[in-house]
Amino acid sequence: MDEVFKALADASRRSLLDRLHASNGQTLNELCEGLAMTRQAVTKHLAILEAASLVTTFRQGREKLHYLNPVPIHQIGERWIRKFERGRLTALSELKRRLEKRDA
Amino acid sequence: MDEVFKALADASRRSLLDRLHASNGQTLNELCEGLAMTRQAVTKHLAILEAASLVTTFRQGREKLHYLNPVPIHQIGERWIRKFERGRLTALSELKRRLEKRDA
DNA sequence: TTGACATGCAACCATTTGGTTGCCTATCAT
DNA sequence: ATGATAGGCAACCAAATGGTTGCATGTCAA
Repeated sequence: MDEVFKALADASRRSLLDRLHASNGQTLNELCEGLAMTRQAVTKHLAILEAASLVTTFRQGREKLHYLNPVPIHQIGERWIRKFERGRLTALSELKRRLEKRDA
Repeated sequence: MDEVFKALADASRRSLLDRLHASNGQTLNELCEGLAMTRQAVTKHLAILEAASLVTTFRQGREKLHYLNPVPIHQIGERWIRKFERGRLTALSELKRRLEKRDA
């Protein structure tokens, strides 16, 4: 889980995921096109995404195809984000709670 | 958006959000309790969370109260994660597409 | 007023991170 | 076979990150 969050923390990596979302199964060089980065930099980013299981790859001849794996993203939505979407007591009611605790 | 992702990338910060989710409106010292970190380290983390609008604070006398703001988390769920939850063409169909492109 | 408590500020440090360059290997097409 | 193409590996670098320690300030209570 931590690896996924860390992988998502970088804007370049998120944009790589966007690119794969737009067109899945691209090669390294395809993913490099138009990017202000070296191929090696992209390779590193993809390695991090792969380590987080956000991207799966396999080789086809001399090319390496990159596929988006949406499962970890989905899991973050399910297991983490949902938790914060309910049960939001308002700041005011919490302040009230706090003041009462203080006076006790 | 980037600030939010970066803020969420650290496990210590996520656990601070968890703590606030469990009990909103805590002081700095309360948030430090039981943590294997200096108070100053926690202060820095909270500053990052605050910069990302994930936490709101205000002072009450000599104490600083910390409140969770779930809005940015919600937005990431809405604007970013949802996008990847649909439209997942299978790897196989994409491979097919690729091979056809190759033969053309 | 004075000590204790809650927090803030700043300098410093080691490690990680995002990126580079240079070179090597493998595969395809001619 | 041989050149061009796709990718891999490793060393190196600057900047960011996560943490520390030491000291200063502000506020409360006796």
